[in-house]
Amino acid sequence: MSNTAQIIVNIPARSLDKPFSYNIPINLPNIQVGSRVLVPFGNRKVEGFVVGLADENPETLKPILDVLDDHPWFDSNMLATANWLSEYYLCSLGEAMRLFIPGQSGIRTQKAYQAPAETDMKRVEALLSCKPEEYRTTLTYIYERGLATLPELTKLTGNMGAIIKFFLQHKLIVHADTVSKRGKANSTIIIKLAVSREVAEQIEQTLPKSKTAQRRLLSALLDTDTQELTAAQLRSLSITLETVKRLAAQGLVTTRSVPVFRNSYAGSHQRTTEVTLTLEQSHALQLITPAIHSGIHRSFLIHGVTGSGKTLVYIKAVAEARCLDRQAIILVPEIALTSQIVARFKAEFGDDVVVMHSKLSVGERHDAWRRLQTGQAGIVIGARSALFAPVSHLGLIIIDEEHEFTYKQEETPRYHAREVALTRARLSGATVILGSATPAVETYYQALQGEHILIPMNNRVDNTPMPPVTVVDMRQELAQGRRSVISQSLQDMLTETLAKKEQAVILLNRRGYSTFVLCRECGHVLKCRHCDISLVYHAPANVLRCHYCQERHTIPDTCPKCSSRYIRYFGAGTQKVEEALTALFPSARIVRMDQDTTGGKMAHDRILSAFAAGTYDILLGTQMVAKGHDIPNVTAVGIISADTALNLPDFRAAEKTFALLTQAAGRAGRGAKAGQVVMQTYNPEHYAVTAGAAHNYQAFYQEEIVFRRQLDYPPFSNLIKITVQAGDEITVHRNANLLAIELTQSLTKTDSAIIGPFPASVNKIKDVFRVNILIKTQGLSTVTRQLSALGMASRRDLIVDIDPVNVL
DNA sequence: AGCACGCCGACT
DNA sequence: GTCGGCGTGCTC
Repeated sequence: MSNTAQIIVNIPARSLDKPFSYNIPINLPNIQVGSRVLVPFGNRKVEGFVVGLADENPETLKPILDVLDDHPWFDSNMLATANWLSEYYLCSLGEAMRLFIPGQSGIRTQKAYQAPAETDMKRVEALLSCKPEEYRTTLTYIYERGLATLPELTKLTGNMGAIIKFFLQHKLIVHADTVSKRGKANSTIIIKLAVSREVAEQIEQTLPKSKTAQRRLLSALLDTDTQELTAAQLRSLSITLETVKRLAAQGLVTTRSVPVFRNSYAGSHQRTTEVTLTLEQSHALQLITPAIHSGIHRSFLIHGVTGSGKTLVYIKAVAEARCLDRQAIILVPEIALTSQIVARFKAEFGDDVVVMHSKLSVGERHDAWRRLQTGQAGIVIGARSALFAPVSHLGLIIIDEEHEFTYKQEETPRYHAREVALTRARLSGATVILGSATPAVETYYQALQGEHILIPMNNRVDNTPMPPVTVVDMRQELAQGRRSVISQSLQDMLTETLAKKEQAVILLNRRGYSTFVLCRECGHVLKCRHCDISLVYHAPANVLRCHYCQERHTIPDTCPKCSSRYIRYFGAGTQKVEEALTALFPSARIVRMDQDTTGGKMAHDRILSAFAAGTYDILLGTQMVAKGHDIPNVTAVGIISADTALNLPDFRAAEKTFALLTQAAGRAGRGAKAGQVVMQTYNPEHYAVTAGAAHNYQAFYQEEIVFRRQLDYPPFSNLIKITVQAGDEITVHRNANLLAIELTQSLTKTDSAIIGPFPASVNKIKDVFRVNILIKTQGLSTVTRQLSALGMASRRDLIVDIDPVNVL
């Protein structure tokens, strides 16, 4: 038997990123690796995670105070995943483990104080004699109560800081934090009728009309065979425990608490309505099903066009996993924009599904986690955080729209859900399904390399064709003297659509409204000679600058390609487009949707449902109008400037553009009526635009992969972004330069290139200046280990981002 | 992260 | 002469 435990304390500080040893007292049974415990730490009490057991000399160690859960919270797969995550993404083990628990901590502590073991009253008097009266009142209060919490004391005499400090210093009191466990609801309640049916019926009749909830509860109880109702049934009847209490007070019902049983799903059957699978769907399942049954980790990439029926494949795969009594995690990019898929899973699997919103309260999160942990539910759908659900028999992870950038967490730990999913699944022998109409270039490359099994789904379920796309060359428009942001073709399409009483969606990628410089005559965009990346206009200095290599260029008067003088900073904001539309179609009902008009998620939903209900004719907005919804009456999609994202100084610009165009085009003609799409662009011959217009992923990929290979961008390398932060501009640049030198020296043997330092695109946030350094490497694990050894992970003025999604 | 200990300026 | 600033260092 081991007598000591290695424990990671749950305190978010890099300097605590090492295990501490504690004595396991004999009265605390069942402390295992993975247990959450309460330990004394300094003069505080904190939550700790047991990561190892050993035999040491327990004499010198403090003892574990308590165990927080009945069973260890972390199983070996979760622990291994956390370990991997902390090494790969260079965060502390504690930070990685914290991802797996609901909320920040499993305990709530309150500062409290008590008398020390021995008190010398003479000394106390001497010390108090020269102090104000509050000192005496406070100390008396603590001594009389035996223990007093800080809020109590504050109420007594106001701000306590100085007094407490004085007492502590002179050892008149000692720390004695009080601790309460969170979410210890490991049982559920059963309500039973306490009187005979006849009596109950009679009472139900005679209850006053006003007590509707009580009547409903009684009649629901009478409707059952056993005269019992569960808490879940109560919830579905929307009867609160308050009502139950009232009836219980009258002696009509009794309640009892029963422990929650594991695997309540086992044996019950999913209600899959018999649907005929398409050939592609059943082919996909023929590949996936054996993998799920084998219990050997495999990963699949379903490359399926919009409307090819990926969701049904997901549902069938989840059903397979559930039949084997293994759990499934389904990740969606943003729960608010994907309510359709959630609804389908709910309809299919009912209470076996747990939905994780980002806005769940800590308590609700706890409940959701607990339902999974106890086996009351076996399916979790949610954003990336659902990946850390405490399920012990993981069988399947699905990542829908795997190319979405929301899968990357933009604060520490900066993990990518796809990578973590693959790792957790590998460690658990689970299957992974990645799904997308426009897979990330990296993912598709991996699939072609055989790392994932590629499953193409090229046909729509209903065999409707993809909408035809008209590409409008805005240079031609200008040549013909048309200066409006709305091209002739777009205007014609809208006229036609409005005449037919159908609806249109207009997408404007707002992020492009500034910065880059473009020739309106030939479409040429000024680029850096060394980086093949668009130059960015910097207003204060009035220069063009490359964000990758820092080179400065003066602004030419004429286009270097065609010598035209129509060289401009390009941009058309949403408002400008709205004005133009109103001028062209005065009677059309137009609604604008962007970050400015949607205050919160509700506004977003409200606008969309109003539009779906036909309250508006034209929906104009940023990227969010391109996602998720499926409105049959939308037959026209217009894209104002298909190429704005192309000109961002980002090596993923083409990929982002292509995905957005494909997604937007997919909005048209989802119902019985045929759709059409107009894409306006200054780069009609760019492969991201032509491939997007042709709905042709292959064409895009073939071009893009060549570019990536030439410049050694991912998937042919890994990137690491290090952001240097400082309060003033001089320091930040000095530190960044020093760091760059240090990196150059220490990474010479690792096949890495160092790019920068260059100012971050947002170079000052909340008065902190930011400068980036990029490392492009072929030996990621060696480099991360070195960075770790150099102490980069614990420096507070640095942010280390492995595989950054945003390199600017 | 907290909270101690510890070494230098403005006040009774 | 003290109170109190927040700079380093430690927490099993």
